[in-house]
Amino acid sequence: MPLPQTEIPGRLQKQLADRGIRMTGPRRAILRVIETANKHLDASQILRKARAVDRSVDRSTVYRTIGLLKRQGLIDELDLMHINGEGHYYERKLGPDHIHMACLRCGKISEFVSKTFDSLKQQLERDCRFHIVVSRLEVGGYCSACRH
Amino acid sequence: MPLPQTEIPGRLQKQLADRGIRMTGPRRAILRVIETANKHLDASQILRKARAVDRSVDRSTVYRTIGLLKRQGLIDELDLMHINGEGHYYERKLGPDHIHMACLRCGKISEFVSKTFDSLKQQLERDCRFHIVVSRLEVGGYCSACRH
DNA sequence: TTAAGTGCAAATATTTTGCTGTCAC
DNA sequence: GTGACAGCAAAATATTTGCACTTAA
Repeated sequence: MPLPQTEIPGRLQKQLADRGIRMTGPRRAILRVIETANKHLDASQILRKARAVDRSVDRSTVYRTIGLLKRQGLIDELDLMHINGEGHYYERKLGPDHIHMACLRCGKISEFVSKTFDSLKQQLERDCRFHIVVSRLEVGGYCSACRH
Repeated sequence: MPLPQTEIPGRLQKQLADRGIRMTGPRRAILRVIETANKHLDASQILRKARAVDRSVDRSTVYRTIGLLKRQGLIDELDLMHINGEGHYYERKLGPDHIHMACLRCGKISEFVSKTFDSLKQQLERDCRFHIVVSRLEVGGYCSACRH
């Protein structure tokens, strides 16, 4: 399990400011939602929560902000094995990279941190002379409670 | 690089027959396309190629057949880091699991087989008491020709 | 001031579904 | 014969874009 990260509120906002990126009301609302989320959210969920803060936030602004954060390398995009529909989920990039496990029966998502994962990426970079910018390892299967 | 797999033509069709799954003209065309593909194809590409064989094949049949093959564990679904749009790509499940690398500059997709990947999955199954059915490791970055 | 960001509406892309007729076994 | 599969059309879902107005720096 990844260690809970002690997060400074508004850090995401600061990271963008440090890069000279303009801050606006809708953007602030969306960043706050992503920052305080305790689970992986999709675009519609981010929209709904952001609207609870700033009523005027539009769906397209959510997508544009997600795009910005992806380009800046501040969030990761996940499929979670498409356990619910074809959309994507997002999470702050915090702490060590981790593996996402999706239970095909109960739908639970869990996370796993492993040094072997880091070694594997290093090995790939070396053996393939490939510079990794972003990586995603997802597995689908049966969790301890659901497996037979 | 994964070793090229010597493939018996019609093997996919046989695998379905062995499971008592009905064979039809459109299905045969789609299976053949997937089987003989030399690169990862998305649903639209599969449709176009299948239509070259059997003019009447419908897009929904392509999606239904992809769904069937996924449920049967005979193909893997890939995002290839969404280097082109939001769709999915498909490939025969053949030989050892491999990692997909997508170059963010030239778009080249390459593959990497590693024993470390297998160890990582074994470790996850043991440590998390999770039974893996399907896994997907994709990385985005810069290939040897494009990195600076 | 002005380049960047926004909401709104519409377009595009991707996948799924209902239905009715057909076909494999 | 019958349940599985097909094409077709339409719907559902997910994301992007053009445009005119607004705003942060």
